[in-house]
Amino acid sequence: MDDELLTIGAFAARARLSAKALRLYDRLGLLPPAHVDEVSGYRYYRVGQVERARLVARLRQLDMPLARVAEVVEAPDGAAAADRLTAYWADVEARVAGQRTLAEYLRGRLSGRSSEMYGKFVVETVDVPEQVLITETRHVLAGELPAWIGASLGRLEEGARECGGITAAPFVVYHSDVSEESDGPAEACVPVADEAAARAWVERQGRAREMKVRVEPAQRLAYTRISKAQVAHPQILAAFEAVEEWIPKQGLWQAGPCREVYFADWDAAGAEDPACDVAFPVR
Amino acid sequence: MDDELLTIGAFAARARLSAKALRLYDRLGLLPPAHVDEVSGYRYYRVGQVERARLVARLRQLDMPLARVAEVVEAPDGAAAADRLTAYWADVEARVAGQRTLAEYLRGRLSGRSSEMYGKFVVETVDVPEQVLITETRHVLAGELPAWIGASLGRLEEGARECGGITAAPFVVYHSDVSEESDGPAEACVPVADEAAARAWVERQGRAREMKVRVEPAQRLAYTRISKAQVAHPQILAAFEAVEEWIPKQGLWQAGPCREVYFADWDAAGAEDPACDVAFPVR
DNA sequence: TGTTGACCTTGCCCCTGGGGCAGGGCGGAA
DNA sequence: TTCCGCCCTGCCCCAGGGGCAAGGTCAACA
Repeated sequence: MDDELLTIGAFAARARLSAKALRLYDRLGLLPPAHVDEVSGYRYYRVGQVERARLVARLRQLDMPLARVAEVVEAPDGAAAADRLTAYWADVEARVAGQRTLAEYLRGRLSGRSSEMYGKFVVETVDVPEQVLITETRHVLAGELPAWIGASLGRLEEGARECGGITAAPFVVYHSDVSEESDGPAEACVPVADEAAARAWVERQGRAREMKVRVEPAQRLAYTRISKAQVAHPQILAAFEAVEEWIPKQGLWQAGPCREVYFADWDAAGAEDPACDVAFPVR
Repeated sequence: MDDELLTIGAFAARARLSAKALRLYDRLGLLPPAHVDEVSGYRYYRVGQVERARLVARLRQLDMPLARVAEVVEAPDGAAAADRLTAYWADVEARVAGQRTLAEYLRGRLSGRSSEMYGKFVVETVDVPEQVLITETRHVLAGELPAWIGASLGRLEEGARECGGITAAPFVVYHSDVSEESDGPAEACVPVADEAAARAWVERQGRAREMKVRVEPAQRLAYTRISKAQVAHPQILAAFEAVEEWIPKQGLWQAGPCREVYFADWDAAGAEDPACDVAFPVR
């Protein structure tokens, strides 16, 4: 009898959920009781609702947020539900893969084996003159970072043609850490020749929150050059660390947020070709 | 100059943490500032503290709880810190491995391919007479479950010798779901002959919170028999589902929480030998 | 010597996914 | 009828911060 009614406690035992969780799911509309007594407020569930409740419980075991659980259990059919589950799990695997790489890197570094593991980085300095930049800033997660960098620099490089052309290598500034969840703001920058034209172009884009024109003062950068293959975790982390360790040894100090300068034609570069400078402003 | 002092904002930028996070870590004693102005309350950090802060940030990227972060950063040396990180990451991988299995199972079930994937289960009923049980109840996570079952049943079976001996197969009752985080209480049970002796024995154990004597009334069980190899995810989940689907088709209903009955000598059994009944009380 | 603006402080409420408890209402059995 | 076991709502708690408000500080510029 699928229409037999169960109290919340009986239903909770059958679904292997807590009564508290069931009340929450009711409030969120995820698993409303079949009947609610208007006088007492008692919730009554149909036996047939156990299946859905069990599915919710299983999905929660995967740490799936309730919003995504709702997407799965409200999918039009099993295939759509399976697709959404698959998509969620792919997200999880991607996140864990990134964390796994970071954990391995950190383990090596804590054990004091960093320099042997990732080779030596040659750090040098270069003086950069004042630059007019058109920039695009966004909060972006590590997973989307490569795609965003490509798209954003593409947009800016196209726009640069109307701003007197590109005068130096494009770069990306990391104003905070970009990790799997805490998305530090990243800023894609393209140096251009004509500041007035740049301001006009940015104005025309109508995305004042994201796009800006900025004048970067002349500064000295400490950098190390890495290959296209090294622009990936954890090798690039080692490059950042190498520069950061080098700076105080030279009696310098960091004067700004780190950046990656893409001086090469990315698509044309081979895996072992130099493609990127990992740099810090110093003084 | 490692003893140069930075304000919280400058330090936050260097460490790539938020000022808010730094205040929290200060309050928790995880990353106290080198100096706090007694008048203004301003926090000042030494440049040399950046390294520790960066490590904290990296560990947080692994979703490591701050308590475990503290264990790592306060380890006596790098090797100990690396060990703690390794232990944490092993926990994560174990949890994710279990979730991965569950996700695959659910994906198959949502796609409607459950029965083909895991074969058929033959479900039958059996009438069980009233039993006196000595039991041990604990909240236990899925990862520790096999070890706990072995240890607990071992303790109870030994105790059963002083309670008139074991009168039927030991079993484990799941009063709620046992998953990676939400540890439903599980109850290991051994049927014994002598109730009075059992009460005395349990008394002597002095663990009244965990150990109890309970009389299980006569009842009918619906069960399916599985091999030792099937006592693992996701096969055992399919077995539970098979019994749960079978029950209403017979006009019966579940009358209690599910259980696993271990009727065989676990160590002596081969992987394909029948080893366990997956059972539900029914009426 | 101000003033201004950037920066810092604490404190409060917000999020998720519930756990735990208090105080009070229901419901069935003795 | 009374009792015990459920059930209700509402409130505070957890991690790990984000965001904002009100107000105190500090350094640079006029």
